[in-house]
Amino acid sequence: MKRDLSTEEKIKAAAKKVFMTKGFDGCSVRDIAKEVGSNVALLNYYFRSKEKLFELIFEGAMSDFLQAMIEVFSSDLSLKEKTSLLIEKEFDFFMEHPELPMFILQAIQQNKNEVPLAPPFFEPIAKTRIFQQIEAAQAKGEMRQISLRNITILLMSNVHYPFMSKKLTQQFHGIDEATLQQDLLAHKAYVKEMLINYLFPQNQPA
Amino acid sequence: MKRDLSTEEKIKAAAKKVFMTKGFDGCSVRDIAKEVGSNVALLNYYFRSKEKLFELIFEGAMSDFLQAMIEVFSSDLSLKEKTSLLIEKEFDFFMEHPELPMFILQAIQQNKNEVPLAPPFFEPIAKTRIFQQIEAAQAKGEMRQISLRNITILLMSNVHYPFMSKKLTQQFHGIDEATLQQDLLAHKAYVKEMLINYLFPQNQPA
DNA sequence: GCAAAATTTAAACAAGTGTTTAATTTTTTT
DNA sequence: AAAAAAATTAAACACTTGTTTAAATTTTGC
Repeated sequence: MKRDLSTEEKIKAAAKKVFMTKGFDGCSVRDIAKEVGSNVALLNYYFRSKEKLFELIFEGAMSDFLQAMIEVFSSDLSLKEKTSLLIEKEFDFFMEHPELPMFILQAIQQNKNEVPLAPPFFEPIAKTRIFQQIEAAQAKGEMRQISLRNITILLMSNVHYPFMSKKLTQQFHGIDEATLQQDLLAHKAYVKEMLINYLFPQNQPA
Repeated sequence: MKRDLSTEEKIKAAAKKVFMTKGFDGCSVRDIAKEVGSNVALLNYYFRSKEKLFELIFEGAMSDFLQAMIEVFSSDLSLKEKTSLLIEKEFDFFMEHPELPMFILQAIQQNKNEVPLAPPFFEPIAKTRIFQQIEAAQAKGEMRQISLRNITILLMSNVHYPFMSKKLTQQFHGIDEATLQQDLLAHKAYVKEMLINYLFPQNQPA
């Protein structure tokens, strides 16, 4: 019968920690077991294989990764407000989970099997009808005529990359974690201003 | 005595290819040997260890990674022109080597030893005196008052990320390589316009 | 052409990999 | 408290890992 859930959860937490920092290829199941403080066989007892365990962790991470988008896009706000709120929320979230963007992109890029993961993960976003809202705003001339895909690239670049490049930035400029933290907060403000100015130009020539 | 160089070069080429696509942890020395079409022992004969070989490949990649910056910053152009040219050059380069940004950032992030690689790699950039040029432009009011570090983050985000997120973008929007290629070209133009408008505002209130 | 040097190979090494088996301990049910 | 079920462990499995050794081959210098 079902017993204390905490062992299964402890393994998931340990796996998340280890996978996030070392990557799938960079760690062994014994690394995870050591983090749990238990035997290796226990991982397979609960999760069948290293691969299955990773998939589980990845799916959870992907869900976190997209959560802010779904929340903001589902809200009842103007596009300009949504843009601002999205940048705000994603930044605050990734400040707490800076390893997430690299983990997700790395996992997708190295995805051994060519199975696309689109439908299950991205449907919730499509359901918010954000794309329709953008098309409507562009038709009314309230928003610059840029393809949905290019808007996505612009947003994600400025929100994800700064966290993926933390170590590079630190070494490049020779700064410590606290200083970088301040730079990231400043970056958030700049990106908000820059993107909103660019996507929603005010003084259009008549 | 020294003989045909091509074996050593063949190994380097194979190692570059394999490391770039699978990462240090994601491949074995036998993968590389197979790519070369030779014995495993040959890798250690020429390069002592997998780690040494990787460091060599990494340094070459890092050099490529920074090359455009050094070229553009060394040129005799205005800051606005340099910004435009840098975006142009980096985009064209990464169009040909899209795996490079992910490889570099991944390697730095997972860097086992905590040895900072700053001086050898970043000195050439400092020597271009680009930072002094920026400070001068800001003093004259020609450029927005943003820290050097934040300018760097803004630029790199918009130039590196689109290539790091290629697979994610493709799966997110369900598009093929050719379509993404077009999006990247469009992105280049948007980024140039957006960043120059933002960094060099024209209609400053008096 | 011959000896020395450099290159390449096959094979082995110990250690580490993910997974499975069977036994042991703990918990649950009756 | 006894029996059944679940959880945990130690040990072994077959295989892969990076590296080394020693032998074989090829190239070089004379």
